[in-house]
Amino acid sequence: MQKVTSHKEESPAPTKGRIVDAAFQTLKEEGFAGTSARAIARRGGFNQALIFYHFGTLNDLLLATLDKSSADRMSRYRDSIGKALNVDQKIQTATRLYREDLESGHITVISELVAGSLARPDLGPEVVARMEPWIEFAEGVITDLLSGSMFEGTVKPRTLAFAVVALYLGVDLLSHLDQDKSRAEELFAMAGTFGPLLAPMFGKD
Amino acid sequence: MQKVTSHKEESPAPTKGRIVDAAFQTLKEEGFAGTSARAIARRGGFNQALIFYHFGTLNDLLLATLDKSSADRMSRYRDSIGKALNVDQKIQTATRLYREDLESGHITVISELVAGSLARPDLGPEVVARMEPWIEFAEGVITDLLSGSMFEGTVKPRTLAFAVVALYLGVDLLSHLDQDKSRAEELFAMAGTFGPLLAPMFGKD
Amino acid sequence: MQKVTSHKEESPAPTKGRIVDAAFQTLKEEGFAGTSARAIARRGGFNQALIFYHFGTLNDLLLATLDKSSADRMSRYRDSIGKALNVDQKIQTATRLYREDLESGHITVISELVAGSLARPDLGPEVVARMEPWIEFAEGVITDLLSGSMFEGTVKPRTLAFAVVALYLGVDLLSHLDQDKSRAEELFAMAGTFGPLLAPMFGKD
Amino acid sequence: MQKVTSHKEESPAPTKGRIVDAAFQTLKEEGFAGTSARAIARRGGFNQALIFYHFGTLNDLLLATLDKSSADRMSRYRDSIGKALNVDQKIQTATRLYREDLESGHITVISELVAGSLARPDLGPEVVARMEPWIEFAEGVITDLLSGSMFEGTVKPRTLAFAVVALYLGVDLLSHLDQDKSRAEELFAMAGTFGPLLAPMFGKD
DNA sequence: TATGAATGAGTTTTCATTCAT
DNA sequence: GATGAATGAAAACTCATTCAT
Repeated sequence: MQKVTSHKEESPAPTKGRIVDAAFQTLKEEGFAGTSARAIARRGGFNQALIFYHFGTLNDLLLATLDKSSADRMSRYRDSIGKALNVDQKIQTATRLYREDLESGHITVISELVAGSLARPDLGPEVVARMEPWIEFAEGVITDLLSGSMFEGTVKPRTLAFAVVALYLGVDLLSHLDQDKSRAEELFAMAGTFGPLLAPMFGKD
Repeated sequence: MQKVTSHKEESPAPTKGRIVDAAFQTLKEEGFAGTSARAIARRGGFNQALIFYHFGTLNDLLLATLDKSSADRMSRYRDSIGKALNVDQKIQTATRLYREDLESGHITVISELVAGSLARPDLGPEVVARMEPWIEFAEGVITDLLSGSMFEGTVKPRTLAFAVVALYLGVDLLSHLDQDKSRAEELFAMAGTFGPLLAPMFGKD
Repeated sequence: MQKVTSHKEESPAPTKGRIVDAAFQTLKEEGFAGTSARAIARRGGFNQALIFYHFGTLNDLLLATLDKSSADRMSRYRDSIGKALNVDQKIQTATRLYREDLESGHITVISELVAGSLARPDLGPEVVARMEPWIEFAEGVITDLLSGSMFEGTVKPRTLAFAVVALYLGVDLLSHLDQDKSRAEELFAMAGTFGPLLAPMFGKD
Repeated sequence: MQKVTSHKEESPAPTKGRIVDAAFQTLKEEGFAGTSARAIARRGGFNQALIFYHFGTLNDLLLATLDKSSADRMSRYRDSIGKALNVDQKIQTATRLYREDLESGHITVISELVAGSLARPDLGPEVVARMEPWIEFAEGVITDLLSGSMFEGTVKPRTLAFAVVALYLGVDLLSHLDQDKSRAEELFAMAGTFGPLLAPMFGKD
């Protein structure tokens, strides 16, 4: 029988997780530049040094945070997009997921990390490596969508996938920068009106 | 006879220019995080304090650098895109300009600044304001392209312009991050194959 | 048997104390303007950053130093003045205490801080707040002295207390400035000759 | 016949005077710490370097400012106090002069300089030397007042003069620090009530 | 006389990280 | 596992002063 863990006594807090959570919240609310060891520790209510004890390096904690966020989102995306059958539905789903991410902070965090690591020769390559699964995921969706359509052959799914991820990122960046979500919303709305138009070209449904 | 060229115009603020150049080079080669007052001064071979004498604030120097880079590129873009008559040609021109920018470092610098200022509440709004002209420029090109086409009415030029700039930025970011230009190249190549396909839809030429 | 003294009380914040002591010595020997974080750290033989670790701000360290000095002196003053029964004795006691303070540096430090914070909008109000207890203390002594005397009613103790503290401060300042204690000494000596003269007017003794 | 000097053409501004005025205003309005070469130059609308051209050192300008302020006040004090015939009138006059000084900023400036130079080994002795005339002036007034009174012999005029100047300074400092003039006012008011009481002891009038 | 440009040394403060306990 | 203390390096920025013109 599974024990009902009482927080204070039996499991003295799954600390690594608590630290990652604190890092996530700090990235979300204070931005990359505001995410110092001290700031994370303050938010999480633990000692600075714990970060280094558990993760060795602040960079490593940030990457672990990105990993967790990415894994969480990825499973959600896989589930939802799998159920969308045609271009139209996929656009609708993407819009919905984007809104969810904005709400939960996942998109904020990923933007902060991608942008922030631009400057850091030690972080950059690691962060970009963690973008790869997303490009692959998009590639899968696109390949699926294109198979049998008039575009098969003309369009390289991998390249288009790269563009889609880049577009997501760019939109995040700009929306974030001027704290105006409306332009992103309009973009999705416009894409929505294209869905029905494009659907026949893909010959699905 | 008195010389016509006044002192002011002959040597257009020699030092301010030198400082901006040093900042540009530092952003290009050491990234946003590496662009400290010290680093700029070291690269330019002048005293740190000179930056503050001339620009008051490091932020102001960075913005001046962005302004100059942006102005340079904008005039180049206006000239070239104006001469491209149809979608196909415009895509070709965009590709060429993108390659030029990559070479000269303009794109690196703008990416660094956009990404870097995400974290800086004092820099962010200023940087985003400096992106606006680019969105407007793209809007103009798109409006022009769409007028009379089958898409007029369906597509809001401003929204698409926003997407185009976001895509540019996202592509820059990712290319920069993993120091691999090939994916961007492929993207332009793919767009190039679309050009002739799309041209008839726009009914120009 | 378990030791009674807890860890906390046995060594009363060893480092914080060391830092305050170093600040005190620096104020005493290098003056307000010479009391930079670097100077304090050099004198105390510890790292600059330690100041900020423990006190957050240089101002806060200076105020802590003033607090400690003030508390030390105040208890000494309360004890001694309480034992002096009439005007004459109180003047004698004040003279002795003044000499002690001059020796120990307390007066130097308080002068430096009061004078130095004139210029600092962030320090000034805090320092003045710390002068208030001294005015109140003087007020108490004066009220006591005046009760039943011919001056009761004519003299407002609080106002005279303000004058006494101001005089102390002014004397400190001037003595400090030209590094000549003799004038202050003469002042006390003169006050000493007044003591017996005044005593009857107060009807004590 | 005296030429009516037109500012711009004939006398290109009595610059030393303008600089001293600017320094005075800066001391008055921004305090000692805010009185940097830059601040003075900004306020006066001239170039920083002019200060060093004319005065060699910022310290020297500050001392010149103190000299001018002191000379101005001294002549006013000599005139007015000379006309006051007895203790009572002298106290009244002192009160009036103190109010004038507070208004004009002379007292602010002298306080700032005395307090500020505490910390500066290069300024301190010079400033204190400039206080000497005031002590001498007070000494003269007191000697005059005491001659023939019951206190002659008991009180050393020089010592009392020192105390009076110190008191003035201390009152300024404290009033300045907590931006509350009322306590100084009360002190003068109290002194005023003493005037008539003391007058007979001095046997003048 | 006057000035714009330039500089070296200084300031407070923050950072990631280490270490002894 | 966990923590409080400590540190060296770096950050942006200011200062009085000098100098060539």
